[in-house]
Amino acid sequence: MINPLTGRVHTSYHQAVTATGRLSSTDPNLQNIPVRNDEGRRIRQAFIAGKGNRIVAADYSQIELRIMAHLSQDKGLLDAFAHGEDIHRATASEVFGVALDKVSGEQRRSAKAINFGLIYGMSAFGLSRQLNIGAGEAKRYMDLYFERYPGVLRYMENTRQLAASKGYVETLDGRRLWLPDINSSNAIRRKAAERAAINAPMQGTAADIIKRAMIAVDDWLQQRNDGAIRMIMQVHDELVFEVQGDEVESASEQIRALMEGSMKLDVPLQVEVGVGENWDEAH
DNA sequence: ATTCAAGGCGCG
DNA sequence: AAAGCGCGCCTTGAAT
Repeated sequence: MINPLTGRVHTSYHQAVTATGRLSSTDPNLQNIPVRNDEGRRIRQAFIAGKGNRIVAADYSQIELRIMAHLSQDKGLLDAFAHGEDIHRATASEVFGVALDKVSGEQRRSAKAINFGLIYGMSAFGLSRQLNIGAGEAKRYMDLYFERYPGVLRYMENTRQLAASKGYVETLDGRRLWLPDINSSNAIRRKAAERAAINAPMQGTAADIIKRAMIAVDDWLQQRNDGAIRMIMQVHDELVFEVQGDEVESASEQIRALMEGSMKLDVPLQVEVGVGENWDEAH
């Protein structure tokens, strides 16, 4: 798939494919390159910067949970992000009733599964399977969570209700996801539509935010007009750049500022920037 | 030779 | 009965 003119592999991004407003990537898909284990990371090491350049990877930290905090206005969640806490640790501390510095690895793992599950509209049954625990225990975790973060429970209920009455849900920038099954008499279809209704505002707003950032970055690079900094990939919550060696430091800070300032939420947006000879090292 | 669906698996 | 959102690519087996 190397282009003979450039000597490089070029993906195609599609702006009008996904239901939530994300981009998709094809021929090849560069949004599912392995990374979660050592063998995968060796593949990522094949994505290298040209001579004298570096790969700069900038990704949003916990962006969907931050959006959940903003949309739900849950006090505890807003506070945790305002104070820059490790969100999974903070959740574990609340749910399991232990001090922040007394959270065990197991407890943090469980809290992380709860946090991710919430974004996807997961049920207690799903959580029990994810964590390999009993149904009763999983239900207690969920109940405890919603007791500690009542704003999130309210938000979930509101979202279901709003989706049912209007037939769609919206992102912060107004992208609508229509949900024809939301009032289906078939409970399986209806539940699936409810999960999509809960997920779409968070996944979709994250897409709104990074698209705004990409436009801001592009404006900046157009003005520079020297080609020393190039935006070369997008992976949903991450932008990847190829940057001339002597520009890496200033570019990193400008990229961070543009991404973090892309949209003003009631929680700070946080961007982690890494630099390396290859895509793996840049993480 | 091409198309389609389903199952499996990679990523966020 | 199903049970966690959003994608794309590969293989398999069947149909065209």
